[in-house]
Amino acid sequence: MPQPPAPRKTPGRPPRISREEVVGTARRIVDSEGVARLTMRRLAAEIGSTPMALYHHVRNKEELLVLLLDDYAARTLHRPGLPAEPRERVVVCAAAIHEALAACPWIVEVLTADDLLSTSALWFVEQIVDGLVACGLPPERAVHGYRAIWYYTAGEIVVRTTAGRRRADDGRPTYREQVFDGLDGDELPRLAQVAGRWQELTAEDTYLHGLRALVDGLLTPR
Amino acid sequence: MPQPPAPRKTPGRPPRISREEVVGTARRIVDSEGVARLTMRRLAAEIGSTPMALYHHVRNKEELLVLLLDDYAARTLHRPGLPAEPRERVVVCAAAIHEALAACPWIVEVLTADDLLSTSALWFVEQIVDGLVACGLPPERAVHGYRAIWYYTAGEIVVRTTAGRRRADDGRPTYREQVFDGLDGDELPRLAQVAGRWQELTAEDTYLHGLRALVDGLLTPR
DNA sequence: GGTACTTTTCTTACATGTATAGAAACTCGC
DNA sequence: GCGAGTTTCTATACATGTAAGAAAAGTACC
Repeated sequence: MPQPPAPRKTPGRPPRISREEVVGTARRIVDSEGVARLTMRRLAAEIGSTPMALYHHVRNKEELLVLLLDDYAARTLHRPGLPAEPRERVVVCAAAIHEALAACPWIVEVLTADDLLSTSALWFVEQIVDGLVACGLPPERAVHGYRAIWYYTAGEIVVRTTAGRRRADDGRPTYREQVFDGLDGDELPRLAQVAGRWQELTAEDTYLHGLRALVDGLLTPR
Repeated sequence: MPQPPAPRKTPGRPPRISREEVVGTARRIVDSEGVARLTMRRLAAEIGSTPMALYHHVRNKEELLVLLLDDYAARTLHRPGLPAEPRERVVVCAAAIHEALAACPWIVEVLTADDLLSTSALWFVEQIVDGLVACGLPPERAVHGYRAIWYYTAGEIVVRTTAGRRRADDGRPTYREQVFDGLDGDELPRLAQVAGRWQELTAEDTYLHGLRALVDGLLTPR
């Protein structure tokens, strides 16, 4: 006995598209053509609807991106094996989040959003907080510690990817890059000393090193 | 003998507006009406020109904002008295940058830019790098340390202000805020434990605490 | 003065996110 | 079947950043 399209009970015009369809189609566009191609008009056309219809399933484009990020996290954020040492657990979980985010740089505009991502990321947050507690922090301090780790992680991603994007835009010197040229070696000796290697030095991936330092510092009683 | 407008030597149509005028007028608009009111059309009207004319003095709106930020930094970033202890010098300088940035939240869209801000901020960078070196780090590690501090600082500002803005937009629950509601206390006990106080805990200003932890961690030999 | 060249400015046009107003397609009580 | 109410969808319109190209206003050389 196949109930055809399942009898609806709710009043009002029945929806022709769903939030899932919106997000799923958006994901397909982003995956295949890049986030720049994801416009509300394009998305609506792909779905076979009109741009404004999307706004009944998504508050605005930013929320759509947040949903995309959550969707992405749910699919690619796999739980790592946890080391016994709680401090190392914290590091491993933060690094896992970082790695997943670094792999999809279009996230930047969303990353600024809030602290925790999708429900699938909550497990990682739990592990981090729990690891900090296991190392002796009271729960409140552990939450603060998690926040510090998140600030550091989000900041790293945001700064790095936008710096990279800027360089990609058009080859030539952004205003900021000229700042090292007329450097006064008397007043700023340290910077003058490393000026030539600045690009190279700041291009290195030191996320893990900084993360370890932060975690160590959070866990060392003052 | 007043040389009227100083004889020009360069060929081409003489400019009627200058980059300084563009930035200065933009600053006045932002100061008096907020960054949301700063549009290229509005700015052009204020200057008495056309929108596209601005693009000969500024690469695009983002660069204009970067220039605004630098202008702001040059005016409000005052050098603090430096403590003798080099580690404390690092903390004081980072905190000064953080304080200046936190005071003008419209910066967020620019903050993602790069690492160092205006030339007027270079002094702070110098002090931080020098402080780390004075504590025993080799110069390369000191630069990496500065970067870590910058990631943490920028991340804190970006995450906090956009989270705040989102709440201000419209009162009601963003998708993200509902994530704590259906929390599984068995699988995520720590989060369940603090769920009720999450808003309150993450609202606290713990920048300095995290900064100290990071600096301590950077300076502790492993 | 006239021609070539350069730099700045102006005009026009387009893609984008989204506000607003109303039409369309349902359920429910009668 | 019919009006009331509700939800979803559509049409239209606007503000914004900015690309493209033409026009303007100079200098340099003849």
